[in-house]
Amino acid sequence: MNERIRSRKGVPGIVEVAQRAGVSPATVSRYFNTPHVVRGPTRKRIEQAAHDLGYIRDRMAGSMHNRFSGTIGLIVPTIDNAIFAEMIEAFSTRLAQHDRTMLIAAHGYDLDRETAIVRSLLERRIDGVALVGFDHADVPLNMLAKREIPAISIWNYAPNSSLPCIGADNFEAGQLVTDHILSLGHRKVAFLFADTKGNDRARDRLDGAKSAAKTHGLTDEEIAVFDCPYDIGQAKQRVTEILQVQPRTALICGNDVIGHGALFACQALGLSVPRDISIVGIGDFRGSAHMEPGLTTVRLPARKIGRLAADALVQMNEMGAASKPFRSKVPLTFMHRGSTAPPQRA
Amino acid sequence: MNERIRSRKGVPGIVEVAQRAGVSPATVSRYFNTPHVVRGPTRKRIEQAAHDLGYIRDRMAGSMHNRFSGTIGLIVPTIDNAIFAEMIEAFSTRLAQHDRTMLIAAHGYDLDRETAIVRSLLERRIDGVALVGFDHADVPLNMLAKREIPAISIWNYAPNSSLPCIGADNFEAGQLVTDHILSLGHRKVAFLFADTKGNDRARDRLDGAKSAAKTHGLTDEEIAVFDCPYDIGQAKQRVTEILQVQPRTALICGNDVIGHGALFACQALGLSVPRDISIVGIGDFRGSAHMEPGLTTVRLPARKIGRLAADALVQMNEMGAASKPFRSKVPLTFMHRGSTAPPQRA
DNA sequence: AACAAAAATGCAAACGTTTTCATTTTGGGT
DNA sequence: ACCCAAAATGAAAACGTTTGCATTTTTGTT
Repeated sequence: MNERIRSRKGVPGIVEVAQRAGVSPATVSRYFNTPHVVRGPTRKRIEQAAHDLGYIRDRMAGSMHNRFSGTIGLIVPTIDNAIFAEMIEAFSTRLAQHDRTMLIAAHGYDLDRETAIVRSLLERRIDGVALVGFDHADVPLNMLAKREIPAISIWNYAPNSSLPCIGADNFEAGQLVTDHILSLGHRKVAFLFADTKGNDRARDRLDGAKSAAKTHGLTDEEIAVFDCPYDIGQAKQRVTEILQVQPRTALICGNDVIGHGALFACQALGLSVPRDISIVGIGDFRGSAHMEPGLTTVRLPARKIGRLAADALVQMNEMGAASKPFRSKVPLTFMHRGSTAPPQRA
Repeated sequence: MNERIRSRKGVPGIVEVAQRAGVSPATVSRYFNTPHVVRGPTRKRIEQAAHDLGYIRDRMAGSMHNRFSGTIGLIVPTIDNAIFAEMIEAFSTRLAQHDRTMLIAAHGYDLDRETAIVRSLLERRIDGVALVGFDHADVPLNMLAKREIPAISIWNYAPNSSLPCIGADNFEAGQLVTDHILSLGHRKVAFLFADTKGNDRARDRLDGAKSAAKTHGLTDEEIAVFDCPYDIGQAKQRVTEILQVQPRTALICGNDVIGHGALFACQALGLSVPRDISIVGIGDFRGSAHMEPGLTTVRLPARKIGRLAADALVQMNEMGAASKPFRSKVPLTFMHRGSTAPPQRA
């Protein structure tokens, strides 16, 4: 026997408030949605009644009508990641300022899970959704399009993206760090990048790095690219192996997590950074600035991306069909810190 | 254009599915909620129709009836924090396995914001909520209680908590690390803890540390406690100042973030860890194991807490009033790594 | 084959709001 | 005081689903 005695006993609804305030439910509804249309004295009475009763509106009931739930989705590869976490926090905080809440889910770099998540969010009637990166299956995109739910791609910038996007130019980030290292005179360089399959961030960065390397005249043989896990401990292990096979004077890391692992690996091997070996990362994760030595890297304005994404989705809601597609490129900042220096004269 | 479908924007509803399958909407509803009560052939037809139409159910409309939204809230001080992020990810993933989604919000250690968040989540009709720690205002707790929304406290364990709780014994964590340091023979110790106001985790840990120090016979003067920001960079700065005023042989840090900052500060000052100075943290954040040297700390099973919390809230939903209060203590593990050693003989 | 019990399905009334349209009230110009 | 437009409010019909109850179909037993 299911307990169906769940009827809102003692929990006041809009009609109880209306009754107590001596107005109609419609007016109470207006008080909450468009306060300026109810007269001062009436407003006061409703306010009082709602307060006395401890009324909390049911936005779900409301959203059956106006098609807006006040909830916006965010789908990330993983929450448990320093740099995404910063973006998520900023996104969420900004949404709260817009009187929206965030529904978030992680797919673990699995496109099928992403599809399932989109469906699940749609069942909850999200008003919009931000997806990380450009690699997505068609199915979820179609589901969103069919329902005209605003969707944007964040983290990456591309001038020809199909979805509106807010993000950084990862190609440029790869170029920036590579150019820095090669300009210092390094030639024995290892490129350490996360698996580029299903991860367009890593792919673009690597492409940028290769491009810069070519510009500096490195031969294909000299461009030594290694797959590297996205995890400090595993990266440390991997870097240790790589350096034992063949020494290098510089490590170009696809992101700061790998950079941290690389730095610790070098320290464990007794190498002095940057005297014996230089290291660069990409991202400027929390902590990168304060390590010893500080990690030279490219700052990705994660919080800014989060804020902009929240603003954009809210605005797309408010403008409806009138909103125009857009592509925003957030600026990258090169952060020169202690982990890089010219190679020692042999 | 779309005359046949009389629903908003050509998006099919349950009645369109019913029509196409040649059954009543009620049956379609049952197909989704209690599939076993619809006959095989009928089930097939509905499945087909739903698939053809690309139907996605509207759980909000449904939740007006059965009082369950399938959404569960999580309120944290901040998302952007290595150890919370792990817990959040586990919580969210586990909820997804239960066919629920997570609504998350951060209050930034501000109880008023927490109150506002609880209200906002209640407006979205969450089925339950997990709050971090025991320090909460009465108002939000009452709002939850009045509506009989399951609420649990996570992260901390206390044998006499008012809310059901799932967490670790922070007092014990403080004891553990302090006992370790003092057992090694250190006497010139600094205790570095986050602001204990509105943060019962930090408070309990500090109390545990003090208790252990007393047991080891440290005088009140020897128990040098310093407030320390919860941020690697600021902690590094603070530790640098503290050590310049008076040298120490060991630093007991209220959490790993402070521990990281302390380690980097020591390295910047040219101190060798653990030869010149020992450092312990609490938490075992991602990365702590792989730094050079590895940070001795106490592992807090963040993911486990997240999983257990998700399970508990779902179960409280399913059992309704029949669910009994509980208090779960998750085990702490002391992780002895490279950052601690006996003090050098003077 | 007949019948009752059980299972499946349909009908229509909710659920708690919002919104359209109609009605009342207000305020300012004579 | 009167009138009219404008502003405020009310009445009732949605919104898309679930569910209690009624009805039909199936199943099992003789």
